[in-house]
Amino acid sequence: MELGEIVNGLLTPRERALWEASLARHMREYPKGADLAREGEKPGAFWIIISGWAQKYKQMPDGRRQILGLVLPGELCDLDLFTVARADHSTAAVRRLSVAEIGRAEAQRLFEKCPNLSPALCWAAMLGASVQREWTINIGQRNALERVAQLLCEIYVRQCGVPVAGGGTCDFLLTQGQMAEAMGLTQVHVNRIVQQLRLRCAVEVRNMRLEIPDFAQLAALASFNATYLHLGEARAGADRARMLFAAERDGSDRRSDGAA
Amino acid sequence: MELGEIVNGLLTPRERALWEASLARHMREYPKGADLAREGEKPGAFWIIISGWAQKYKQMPDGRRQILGLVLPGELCDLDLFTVARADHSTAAVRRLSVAEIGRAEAQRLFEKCPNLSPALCWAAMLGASVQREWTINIGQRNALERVAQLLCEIYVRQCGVPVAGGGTCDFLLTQGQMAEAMGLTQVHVNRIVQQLRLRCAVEVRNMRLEIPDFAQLAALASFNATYLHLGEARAGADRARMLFAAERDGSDRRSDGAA
DNA sequence: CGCGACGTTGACCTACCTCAATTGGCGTGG
DNA sequence: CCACGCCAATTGAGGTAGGTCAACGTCGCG
Repeated sequence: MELGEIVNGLLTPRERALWEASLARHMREYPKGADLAREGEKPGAFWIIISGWAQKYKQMPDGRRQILGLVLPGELCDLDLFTVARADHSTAAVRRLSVAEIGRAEAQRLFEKCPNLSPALCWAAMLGASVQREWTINIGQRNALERVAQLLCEIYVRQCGVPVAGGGTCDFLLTQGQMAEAMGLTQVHVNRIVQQLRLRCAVEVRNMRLEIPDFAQLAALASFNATYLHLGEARAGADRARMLFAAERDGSDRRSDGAA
Repeated sequence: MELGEIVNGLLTPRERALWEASLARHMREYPKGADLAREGEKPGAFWIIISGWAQKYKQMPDGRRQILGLVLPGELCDLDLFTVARADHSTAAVRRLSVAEIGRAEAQRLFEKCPNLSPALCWAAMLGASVQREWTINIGQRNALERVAQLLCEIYVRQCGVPVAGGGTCDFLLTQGQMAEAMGLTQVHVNRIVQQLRLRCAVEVRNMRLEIPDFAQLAALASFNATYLHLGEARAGADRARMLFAAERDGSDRRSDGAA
């Protein structure tokens, strides 16, 4: 997430060129609803979202489905699947989606050539975990009105930042049914809440666009606090993450790969 | 998480000695309810739980509180707080808690001396994120009975693994009130559910112990699927995480630390 | 112009919440 | 050894947020 900022700020010009060339070489399109990765399968890639939204989700045996998180353009998706034997969740296209798909071999090459890339991606993964935690409290503690308001705030801020005053508009690619799956509500109830928000805050969610005339008012309704998005911390955060990569490199103490 | 397995399996004997000496030098106790880290503050350490349980939680301005996750003995807590400027959640002792508290300076030293440590801790962080996702679907989609059953299954499996047949007993340090905060329910309702589980599965939660005579039955009630715990994958997962640390070390392309 | 996807509405229902009182276990001090 | 106080578990009565079911409206697109 915030990968644009990270790439521009953290990679050297040479790394950045390698990175962007790699993305360009691995573009891929998915139609609405198509799975990028499926729970239980062996994961073989991570993705950078170019346009459209992706959704991480889990499904129960009886069909109940929970959207765990959304991945917006410019963000990183599912780096964690790289470390596990079998994916613990699925990832799908919310609508038509265009991504750069970085497989294992390509990832290996990039990490070798771009020493500043790993900390940047680590930061993105940490950020994803933080958002996941906020979703947990959102679903666990907020009522339906607060939940929907919170979702709208988050989506807006992740795309446009916190407005200094007033509000604005941004993309919003979810149907009310998908919003329901994301917030643990029903489609019918989300519909009623959206109508309430229209009346109370003049918020409009229509035609794949979200319009928030008064952001502060909506944020108050949701008790929205943007701290968990760690806005503007990407460069510093990735720099701090670099501590993990500070190992002495004499090689004497290094276990060989692939040991099990 | 599963740090015992990781430490034994992944670190060289020399690293392991350094690691364990470091833990021993940084032991610390917290009384019941005490905060290890507080939301909004600058985090300065991570922890290895020695005995007792820790809880990660978030609180809303009006006092509603959600437990985001539990950290059990032998597990890693809050490595992610190392990368952010200000903590996005709090961490507290569930009951009397004894931990090793590794501050920034000590962490830096360890990472430098133990090249195999970072991938291991990365794996632990990934695992934490996976558990967080399961909690999200748990709260979002399961009803109260399934939720409580799922929690009991998870706690049991994280301590004892999946029983081949029958069941067993393990520690369980939460009060019903804390269980409620963890699952987005009320204490009263948790109490009623626990009673149902006693009747239907002969499950007992009492005196800080959990007793599950028939694990399969309880797991069925919850649609519990242990995949998300990635049992037994610790060594292989950490080995895969090592890919992130594969950068060429000629130094020419390395950004200096602390740039902002 | 007809189909499919999404949004909207109404009537009714129930899982879970709220409030409030009571019980039981346990540690502590007298 | 008992009495008190605290904390957790338990119980009951009544309320409500949100679910369920089913129909209808609307818009875009082939």
